[in-house]
Amino acid sequence: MEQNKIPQATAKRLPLYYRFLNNLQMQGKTRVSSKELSEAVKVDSATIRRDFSYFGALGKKGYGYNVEYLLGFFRKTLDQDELTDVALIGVGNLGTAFLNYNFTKNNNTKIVLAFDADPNKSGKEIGGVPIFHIDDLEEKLGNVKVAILTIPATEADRVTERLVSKGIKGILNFTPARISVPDDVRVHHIDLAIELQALVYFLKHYPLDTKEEVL
Amino acid sequence: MEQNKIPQATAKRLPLYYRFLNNLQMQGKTRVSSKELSEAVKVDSATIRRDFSYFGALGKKGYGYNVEYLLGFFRKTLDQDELTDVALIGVGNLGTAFLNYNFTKNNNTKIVLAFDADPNKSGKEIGGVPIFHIDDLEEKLGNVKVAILTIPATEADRVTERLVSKGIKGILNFTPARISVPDDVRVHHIDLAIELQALVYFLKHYPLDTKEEVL
DNA sequence: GTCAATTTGTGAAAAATATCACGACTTATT
DNA sequence: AATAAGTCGTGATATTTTTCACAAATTGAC
Repeated sequence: MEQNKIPQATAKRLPLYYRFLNNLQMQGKTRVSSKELSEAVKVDSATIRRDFSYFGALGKKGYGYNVEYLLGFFRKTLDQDELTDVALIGVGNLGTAFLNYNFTKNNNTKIVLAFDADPNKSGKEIGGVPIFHIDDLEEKLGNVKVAILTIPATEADRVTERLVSKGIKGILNFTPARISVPDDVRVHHIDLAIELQALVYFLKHYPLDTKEEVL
Repeated sequence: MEQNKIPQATAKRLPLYYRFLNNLQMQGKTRVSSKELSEAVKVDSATIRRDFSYFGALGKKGYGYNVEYLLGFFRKTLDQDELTDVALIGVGNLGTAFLNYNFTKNNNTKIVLAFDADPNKSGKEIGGVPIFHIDDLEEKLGNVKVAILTIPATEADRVTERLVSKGIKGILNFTPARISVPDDVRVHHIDLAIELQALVYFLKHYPLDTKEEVL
């Protein structure tokens, strides 16, 4: 676990940087400054420099950063070379969106199997990912450590418990339920309804002419 | 407007509190303590009390909070009574998920129309929401001020520009593109691929036995 | 080679957020 | 009525994150 001194706020921005550096490279750019990158990813340039500095001196004064070098560095740091298997639980509209989305491109994660309670869906495939019945979760899950939860909120607790007891260590939870897990399991909540409400709240209650970007 | 002293971090939690208070009321509970609420929403109880305190003294020492009262208060604060119209741009899997999701229940937002570039989709309806062709955006958008962007990243800039020039003030952006907007337009990015990558990164690089919950 | 223009890396300061911890008050019990 | 248990509201503190601002290094032009 090498550098656990990296602030979480920084860690969350790393994949974003990585993706934009990839874009730059594909555009044939060889160098980039924190200022340019700042405009592209909408993060303050001082913040970008600070973020990078946690990994050492990656740039060159008066020059900026070498795209190729930086990209190579982040590839290692973000473990882009090893693919992490992911299970998708719940093949509704949202789940289907994930299956069709080609995560593996520019990404170190891959959805390798999916589950759904609808028997009509089991046995089929979407985006090359096989779908199994939720009853077969324990049997089929194998050694997958990360799950995306796109099921009805009412099922969240029960399914989470099964996932956890099968050894899942990370859950990306799209249900409105706030699930309970042991201390060694990490949950990220993405609550679409709340995001929308928060946006509306900010629109109505916060001054509309600052440059701040929230979230 | 009114209280712009409320910290943004607090503002983002308000819709969450609101939803759980609703749940409590439906369960017939009349009172709740910050401790109970803390367990339900997974936010530290001191943080909850602090959050509530920005609105004044809403609770009672030794008793907790009256669910009905608190709910009424937040209903006003979060403008739950006035419905905000929202436009959905891009009726793919993700967009369809939004259309089928009944936002209006427990919510102050409503998707009133959708757009897509696929002519086969225009004229149809999903979840009671009419779908128009993207070419008719300017004509049909009307006075809607908030948009959900679920289109391919390549289209993001062009569509954003059109939305902005038609008067949109808030955008919930699900594309990987970081869009540029004038200072008076608010954008929240929700980047699904990055969320997944960040989760994987945390799993690999951060101690796995703390109680912290990130997002 | 010199000089102006860039741009990093970072100490220091500021801002934002979260948490501790306790006095004050309420409720419930006996 | 007194006491114990529970709980808020908040001053103070701690932690995290962002931003400023500038010395040092590099580049590129002439």
